[in-house]
Amino acid sequence: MARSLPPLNALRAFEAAGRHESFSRAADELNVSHSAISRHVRGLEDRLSAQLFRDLPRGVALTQAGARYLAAITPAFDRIAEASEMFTQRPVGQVRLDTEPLFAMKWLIPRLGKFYALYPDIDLRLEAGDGLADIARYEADLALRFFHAGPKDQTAPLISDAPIYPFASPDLVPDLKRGTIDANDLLKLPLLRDRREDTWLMWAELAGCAGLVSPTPDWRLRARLAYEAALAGQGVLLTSRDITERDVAAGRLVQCSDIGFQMGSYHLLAGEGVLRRSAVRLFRDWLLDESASLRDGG
Amino acid sequence: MARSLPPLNALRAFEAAGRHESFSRAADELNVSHSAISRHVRGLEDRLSAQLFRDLPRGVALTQAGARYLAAITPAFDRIAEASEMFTQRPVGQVRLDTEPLFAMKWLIPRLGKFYALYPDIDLRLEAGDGLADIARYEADLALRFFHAGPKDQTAPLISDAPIYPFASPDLVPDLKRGTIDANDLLKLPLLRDRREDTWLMWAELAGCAGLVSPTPDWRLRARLAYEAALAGQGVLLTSRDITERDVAAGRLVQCSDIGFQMGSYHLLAGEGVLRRSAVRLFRDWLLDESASLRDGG
DNA sequence: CAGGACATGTGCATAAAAGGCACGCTTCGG
DNA sequence: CCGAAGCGTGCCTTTTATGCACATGTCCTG
Repeated sequence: MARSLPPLNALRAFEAAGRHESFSRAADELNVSHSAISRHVRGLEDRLSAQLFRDLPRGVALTQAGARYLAAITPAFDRIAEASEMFTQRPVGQVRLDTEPLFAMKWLIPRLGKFYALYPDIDLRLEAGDGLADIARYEADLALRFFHAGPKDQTAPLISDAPIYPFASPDLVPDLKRGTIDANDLLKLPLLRDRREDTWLMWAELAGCAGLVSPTPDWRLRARLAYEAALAGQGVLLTSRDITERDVAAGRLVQCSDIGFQMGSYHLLAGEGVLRRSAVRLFRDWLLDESASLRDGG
Repeated sequence: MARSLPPLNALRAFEAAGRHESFSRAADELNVSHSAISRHVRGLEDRLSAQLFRDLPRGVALTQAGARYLAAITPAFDRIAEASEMFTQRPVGQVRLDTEPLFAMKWLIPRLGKFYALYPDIDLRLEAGDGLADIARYEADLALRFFHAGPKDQTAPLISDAPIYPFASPDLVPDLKRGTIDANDLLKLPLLRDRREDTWLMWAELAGCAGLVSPTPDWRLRARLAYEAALAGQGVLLTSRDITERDVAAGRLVQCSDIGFQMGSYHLLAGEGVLRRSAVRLFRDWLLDESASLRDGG
């Protein structure tokens, strides 16, 4: 781009001086002395090689060029000021978010403290039961949902790619260092299943061990139960890193293999028109920022 | 107005950094070190109490808030840059100005040196003959004309109110100090007339000496001849200060009385559409600035 | 896997910009 | 004629801005 901008502080001085057609009043507005304004204006005039003010018997007046310039500069500063106000207001409002229990428990809730600290006056209501709210019926403002093939609403922003990897309690694989366990050995362990499809079959295929998946634990567990089972050392679970993040950090789980794949993604759905409410928009923005590392591999 | 603007230099740093999503490239663009950008951005974030960038494994990325802010700030800077370019170009072009000979000779021409110095590439063609050009016929771009009752074109800007006062050679009134001569005595001197109406009758009425105007010199002179006659000490001339300015300063004329009145004004006429040409606009602006003191009493 | 290029944060010292103050000048109003 | 309003300017101080060198962490390459 390589724009060439005049000295911006001088420009601000000029703008105030031009608006008032008075250096003294501009000085008052900017809380500086009139000499500061005088110098800035003179410096700007030198820099632009143009006369912006002319002397009156008493005071100053804009030249034609100065008036033209001012007419362009003032709206620019107005816009900057307006945009900057965005950060000064303390936003208030209610946001109703619906999400899946495991993701809420393991990823979202540990982060909500930061959100409350940032916007203490926003009343966030989190719904994380088993029955998902219907956004179209105004049961929630936003909904964080997992989709196997992308959301119908193409505008719903991606939150997480959620690639899944095998995780297990270190008790189950005591001698494991990350990535050292062979896929064939891994598949001999009890395999926990938390989702509707048999993700272990896909994993085995990816690992080059198709057909080896032992059919033994065919009881399927709902996600939270499967997760608890994995924590308790009862088997290996295929799930995403964002979910396990904290349990891995705390040593309660270890990732058993670098082989993983993406079987869907989390997206954020928004109800009709709710993004017009600044509280909702701020939460959405915050969530997108907070989850950014789940997307671009941070 | 009392706007509250963030530190503008920091804002410029943020804007460049945001545009590149890279502090280093922003530093290159602004010809500073990356640490300068880093500090500015951090300072701005502190000031706004908002996070504008987030860290990537390698580099930085805008947050949602940062992206929103950038989207507002960039056009503002663009506008400033665009407006500032107005001063950097060296304007080229032709301007044809038609004006009355006496005004051209006595007021305009002595000032044209400044205009040439400012815009050496503008080819100003001055027409100051007795036959006035017809702007509607594209005989000139601009015309500086005297109107007794204001121009028909209401948009033609006022150049000078041109109030007229009595002037004479110091030879004619050797003992005069400005304003000390009595109106009755003045009216006994030879009275030169340069305009179509008998302005001396109006002056005498204003001075409270109605009826005293000696009818003697009833030969009327054209403006330039009358002026020459006044310089030669052959009589008292009613004319405007802008015309006499330099002859007064040089001691060739003195103002004989503070009694004066306005009998018309100079306006600047512009041909159809010629103001779209920047050279014409610049000359017009320059003329308005240069003549400003003829209007607001500087 | 070692080494180097990239990209940013930070302490420290310095250069540059901004600002204040006091004084001078001119005009205007009483 | 004096004082206040407005602006310009020299001189000095304070605040900003910046550069440099180094540290950290990542990514790429051979």
